[in-house]
Amino acid sequence: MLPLSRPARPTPRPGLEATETPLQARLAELLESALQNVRDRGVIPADTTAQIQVERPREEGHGDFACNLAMRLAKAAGKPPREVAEALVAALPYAPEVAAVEVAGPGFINFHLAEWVFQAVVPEVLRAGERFGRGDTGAGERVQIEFVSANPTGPLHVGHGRGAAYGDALARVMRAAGYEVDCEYYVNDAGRQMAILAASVMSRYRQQVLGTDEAFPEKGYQGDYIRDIAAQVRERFGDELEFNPSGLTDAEDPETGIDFLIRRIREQIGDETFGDVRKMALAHILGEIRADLDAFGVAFDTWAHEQALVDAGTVDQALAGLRERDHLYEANGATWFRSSAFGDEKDRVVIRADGAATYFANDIGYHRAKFHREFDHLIDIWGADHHGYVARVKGAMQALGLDAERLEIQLVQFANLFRAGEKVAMSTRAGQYVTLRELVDEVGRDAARFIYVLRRSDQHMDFDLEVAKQETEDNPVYYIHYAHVRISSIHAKLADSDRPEPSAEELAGADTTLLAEAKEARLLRQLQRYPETVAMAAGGREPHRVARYLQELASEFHTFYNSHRVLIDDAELMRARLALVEAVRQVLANGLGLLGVAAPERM
RNA sequence: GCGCCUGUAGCUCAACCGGAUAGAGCAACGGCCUUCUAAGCCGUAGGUUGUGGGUUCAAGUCCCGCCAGGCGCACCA
Repeated sequence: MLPLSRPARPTPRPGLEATETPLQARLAELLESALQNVRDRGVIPADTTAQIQVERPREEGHGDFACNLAMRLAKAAGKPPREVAEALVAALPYAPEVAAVEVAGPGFINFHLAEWVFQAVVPEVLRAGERFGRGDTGAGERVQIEFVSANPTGPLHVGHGRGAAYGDALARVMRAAGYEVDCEYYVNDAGRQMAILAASVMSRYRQQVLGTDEAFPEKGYQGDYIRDIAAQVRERFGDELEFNPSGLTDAEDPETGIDFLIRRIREQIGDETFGDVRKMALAHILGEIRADLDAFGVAFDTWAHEQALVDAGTVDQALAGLRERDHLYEANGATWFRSSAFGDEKDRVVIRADGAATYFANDIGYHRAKFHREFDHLIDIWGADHHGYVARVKGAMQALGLDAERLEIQLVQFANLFRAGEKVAMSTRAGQYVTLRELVDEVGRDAARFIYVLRRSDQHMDFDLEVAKQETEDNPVYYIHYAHVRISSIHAKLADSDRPEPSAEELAGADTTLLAEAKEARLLRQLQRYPETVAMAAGGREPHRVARYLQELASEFHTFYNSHRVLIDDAELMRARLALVEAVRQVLANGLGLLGVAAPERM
């Protein structure tokens, strides 16, 4: 049996399939037809088949597209690859887009397309405007992306910045590719760490009230923001809240020491007041986090609170679901989830011997709830240190009878932070970190975001603060901005002259076949690749592709700009070039927008 | 010890999920401003893709071993 249609491309993971552009699909059709023809004529055996894959050659001289079909067929066909290639080329149907086809190297079939294919992109960009690059590969799939979700125990630091930049850019890129995206921040506001936070605040409070500098709990949060919150507590409650931390065994045992302190404080100021302090601390820190994210250009659609989920019984329901399906058991006084039956390396505790639900239990509840919301697909963006967590969360979903494939977890590797070549240790608890706010203030939002998103998220990254700050003037994003600025400058110059500025309609109608210079051809080709870049970035969850693309587009523009003038006497050619650079400006703006980076104001 | 991730130019990183001669930026060196911003362009130099095998027409990419680094192996969150 001969397959009538091309085999589908492999899809190792859902949502990550390679994208095929209309041009590639068109060429694949031609090749398919040639293959059929060659088989029918008995040039190669009738049952010979291979996957047709049309790709972009790395080398410019190898044409616009290339296909390795002949090499894949060679063995089964019993003929040398070049011979198969020649036969295929001879059998290719006519297509107006194709200017030339050649057999090259070991048996590649190289396609050179007609220039008009690329020249036509300019009016397309100008007509589509900010919509250029949007696609429908996402097919309206409803996706939730959960990211940052930093514990509300302190300000966001530069480590969170990477996740924020990645998640937000991914959301924008996926929206552009036709996904319906909802961004969520999961607030871990339940559990012991919030008590530690409140206790830290009360310790500062006591220091402030007494004016002493008595011992601060070793395990407490030591950042200056704790003092601010303490001052707020003092404002609200006055100096009346008394407690005596004496007996604190911090020095001997910091862990039990902090728990002892928490108990002490609760007993002495009362659970209700303690809860109020906790809430004040949470509200203050969350407010800061929101403000920092806002300054960073990152917005969330939804803020999910762990405590609210717990209160709503979400966790209990999830555990009941697991128990019903017999995936829980008791041992050593604790309740365990048999995650080892679902690919995890060992079973995990969900209810501790002291009766408290573990963080994992809450996460099961949270994820189960997410599965029952309106999304087709869930993406969690986690720090790489959580990789050991993937198997158990997915396992829990599977155990609940849910399709774990719907949950995709993207791990973002750590950004190692350096200051002048020396690694900076970071600890929220010890108050040693460089905040995201600091980074934004010193490097600038746009530069910071661009640097983050220029790297693949699953790659380790070294971020040297001094270099980033020093390079502010020399930053990759300025290179792109500069292209934008130069284009604006051309318009300004034109406006100053006695030549009339063409209307948008006139630009869109310009005769782009006049753009025949080699550097114009390269620039046109780069413009043409934008939509597929967006599609690939979305499908592969790789927004860095857009950043790289913009660098290349800017580079092609600068090269063009240095060789050819736009404002020239030849009115027709000038109009075509104005249309070209305007298209470049548009695509730069669109691409930067997908990364959450502002384009310079249009002049 | 076990598991996951990663080793690409001096540095920071790409390389379209197996293709043809591995590319950019920074740093170095040499050129280009009376003409739309030199925040730019052009050129030179820089590599046994950690290492040793394997798979095949073809390997930075897939498989195995080794070396090195990061992270994880809680009744923490």
